[in-house]
Amino acid sequence: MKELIIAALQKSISDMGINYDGVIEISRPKQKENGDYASNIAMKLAGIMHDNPMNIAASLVDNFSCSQVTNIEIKAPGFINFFVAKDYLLENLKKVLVEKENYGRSNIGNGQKINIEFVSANPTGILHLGNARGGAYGDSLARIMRFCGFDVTEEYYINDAGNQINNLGESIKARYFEICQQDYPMPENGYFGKEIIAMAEEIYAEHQDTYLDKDIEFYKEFGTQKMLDRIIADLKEYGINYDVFTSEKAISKKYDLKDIINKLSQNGYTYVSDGATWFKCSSIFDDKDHVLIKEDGTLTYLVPDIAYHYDKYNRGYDKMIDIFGTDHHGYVARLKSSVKALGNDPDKLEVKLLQLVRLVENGEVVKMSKRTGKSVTLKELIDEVGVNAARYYFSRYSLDTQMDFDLGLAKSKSNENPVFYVSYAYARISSILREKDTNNIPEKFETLNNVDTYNVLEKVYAFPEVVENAALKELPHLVTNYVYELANLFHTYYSKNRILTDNEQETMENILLIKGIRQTIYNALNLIGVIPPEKM
RNA sequence: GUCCUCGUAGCUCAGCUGGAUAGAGCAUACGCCUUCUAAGCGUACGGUCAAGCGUUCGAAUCGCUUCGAGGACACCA
Repeated sequence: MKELIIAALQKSISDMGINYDGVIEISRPKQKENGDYASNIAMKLAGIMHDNPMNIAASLVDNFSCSQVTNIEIKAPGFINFFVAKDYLLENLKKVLVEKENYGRSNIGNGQKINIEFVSANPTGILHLGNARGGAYGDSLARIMRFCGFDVTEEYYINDAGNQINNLGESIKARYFEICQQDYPMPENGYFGKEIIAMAEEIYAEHQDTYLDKDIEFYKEFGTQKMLDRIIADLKEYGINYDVFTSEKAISKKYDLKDIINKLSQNGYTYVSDGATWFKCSSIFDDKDHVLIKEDGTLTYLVPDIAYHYDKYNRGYDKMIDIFGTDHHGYVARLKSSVKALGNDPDKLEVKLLQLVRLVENGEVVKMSKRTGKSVTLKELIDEVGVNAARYYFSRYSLDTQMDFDLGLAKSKSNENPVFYVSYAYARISSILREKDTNNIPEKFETLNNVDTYNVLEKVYAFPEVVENAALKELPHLVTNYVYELANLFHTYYSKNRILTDNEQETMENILLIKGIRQTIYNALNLIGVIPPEKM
């Protein structure tokens, strides 16, 4: 419909002999009285033509012709408002009923290969609220982009080497020794979470104190594997299934990290100072240089990460999206610099920063920390409020809002989560369809003609565009907001209109209407990882 | 101190490639169940879009400044 009007406008512009190569914008006015569609083109042309927008609008309308448009109005300061026949809404309803779970699917992505890396929490603790937010965002974005024809890979990077894994091993060992009533010091940066104790207990339960002579590698290996299993299980329960797990160890095996540094050197991006080898990233995107090889000869964490991204580039993605917490924001410039320094296109790498979730308890901010074990875990969240409520909650807001999360409030208010409002619409429809159902789509709908029906059908019609927008702007919360509005229009429609009536024809058409609405709700919720219930 | 992100109703947030009268939910007050699910519908109340200046026919949206919140500035990861 939009395209038709744009094309017609285009034609009337060129018929008037105007040379305009800008974009013709058509919007949906907020106020109903301003028509179904509106254009600001006359005001845009005013600058070029040195004429009053109202005059230009009048000429455009004189030259305008489009059979679907039933009425046109010009309003100050120069808007052209179009009123269109509602048939397209009914045609679209048929489309929904035919395409079913594919309604809204498109191919705007055209098979472009996209890699989305998210969560990627170190296997030194279980997932917490921040991961719940990043996970909801990353997975929803992946679903939405896939729905739009992108070829998406969801990836998790496992930091299974380095200092933090040492600390993990040492922490487990210390706890195990403690259980065996032996002395072993907790490392300075040790992990104090419950799960660490649980792992030590697990070793004890199976081997009692016969493992006291195991070296640290055993604890590291054991801890990493156990923790990773839990992380993956939690994510799976949360509705996230990764396509690829890449481990730091594997990257270090695949590439000789010294070779990566050599490559940087060959391109002139390293130098030695104070006995250390530095990355000259300040000459690219960063504001200061960073160490690659420490004075003692060991590598910094930066090197495997550079190798990891080098590897991603080698895999040939058109675009790579990394999702980090804002606490890693300083890291972005380094990473992008390394991409460029290795001869790759840094524009293909996009880093999304999510504001961290602050945990609030009784009105006070609680510092979450993996080290101290003070946090709310993803698992606890799911157990308390359920996957649907959790996914919906974190899919509601854009990444850059600073969120406070009060678990006490979340528990007590779980019924206030809008996911129930949307689910309720779905369940209501399902309930009616259990009474009566039909699959016979008529050639033409005859009885669907009241204003509530048109309002909700307009929302249904908007779905593909919303999805497209969400995919291109990489904003899943647009879909969440959309489905809420759709449910709202359905509830309004429902409260004023009876669906099962004495009139057979009317009843059948009503059923097809609510079926189309239900399908659209389902498709939208599916994109944010929510599965609506048949009954509530 | 330098650099990022944010500041919209009492609270939580939408709206931001500039468009017409800035929107929801919660909270507050008041209506609506003899009929398909009241986890619902409706009405009212609630705003100097942090402040100021600028660009523009037109600014919550773009630019600059100030204030406020959060974060980053390691030979830790």
